[in-house]
Amino acid sequence: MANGAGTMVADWLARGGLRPTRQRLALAELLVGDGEDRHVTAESLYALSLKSGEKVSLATVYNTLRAFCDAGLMNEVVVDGSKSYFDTRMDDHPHFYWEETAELTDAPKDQLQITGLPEAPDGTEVARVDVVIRLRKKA
Amino acid sequence: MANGAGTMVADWLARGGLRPTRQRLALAELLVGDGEDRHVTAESLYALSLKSGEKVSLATVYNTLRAFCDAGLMNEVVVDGSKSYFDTRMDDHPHFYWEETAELTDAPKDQLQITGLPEAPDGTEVARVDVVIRLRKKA
DNA sequence: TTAAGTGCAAATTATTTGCAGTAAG
DNA sequence: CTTACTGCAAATAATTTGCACTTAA
Repeated sequence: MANGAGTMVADWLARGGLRPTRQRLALAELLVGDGEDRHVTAESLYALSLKSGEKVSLATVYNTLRAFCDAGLMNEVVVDGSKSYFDTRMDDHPHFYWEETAELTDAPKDQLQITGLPEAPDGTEVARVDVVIRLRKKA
Repeated sequence: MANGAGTMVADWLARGGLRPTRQRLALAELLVGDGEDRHVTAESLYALSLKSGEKVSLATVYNTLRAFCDAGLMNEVVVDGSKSYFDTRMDDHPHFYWEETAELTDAPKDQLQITGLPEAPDGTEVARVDVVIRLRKKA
C-alpha cells in the first residue's frame, strides 16, 4: 500500500544524501516512481519532464543526473560516443543497444556468464565490466 | 623482407578503396605501419602526426579516421562519453579501459568466453558485442 | 579533366559553468 | 540564517561541415 505519493522518491533521494527539491522529486518520480528500471538521456528526461507538466530547466536535468550518479543512485552507461545514457538499475548487467533507434535497454542477465576474464594488471582492479550487445535490423 | 617503405600501407588503403594521398599514407603509417594494433583518438593521432613531422590538419585527421572506419579498415570503440577511440584491430575482442589515464588497450582474448548471451530480439541481429573492462587504481 | 581529398574557419551538438536569485535545513 | 540548488545565458569540448583549393586517376 502506497503511503503519501512521493515518499518513495523522497527516500530514494535521502539515500543519496540529496535535498528533496521540487525539481529532483519530479525527476526522481519519472525515473524510479514506478519501480521500473529506466534508461534515459538528459534530453529524453527533459522531454519527459515537459510532458509531465513539471518545469525543470535542461541545465538542471544535466546537473541532477550527474548528482544522482555521484550519489550512487544511478549509473552512466556509455554506448554512443555522442550522448550519455543513464540507467536506474544499479547492478552490473548487460545492455542491448538498438542501433536504428539509438535506444538502450536491459538485456536479460539470467544466463549471461563471462568466464576467463583477464586478470586486472598489477596495481589495478576491475571497476566494472561493461557488456553492450549492439543490435541492428536483420538484413 | 620489406619492399619499398609505404607499400604495405598503400595496400592497406587500397583494401578500403581509398586514394593514397600524402596525408592518408602518413596517418596509415602511424596506425598500421609496424603491424602492431593501435588505439588512438583524433587528438592523439594528430599529436603523433605532428611529432612525425608530417603536416595533417586536425579536421583531416577526423575525416580520415571516419573514412578508415567507413571503409572497414578500423573500428570505433566507445568507452568514454566525451571522446571517440579508434582501434586498428578488426576482430571482436575485449578492451581494458584505464580510468586514471583514459587509455584504451587490448585485453588478452584467449580465455575470455561469454556464454548464455541473450537472443537478439525478433527482427534484429547482433552486430557486435562490446566488452570493456574498466580498470581503476587499486585502493 | 574531374571527382575525391584537404584545410581552414565557422557551425553544431552535447554538456558544463558562472552567477544572481530561491529554497531547504 | 546559511548553504545547497536552480535557471538562465555564456563558455567549453569534441566533432562536423561549407567552400575554395589541390591532387590522384
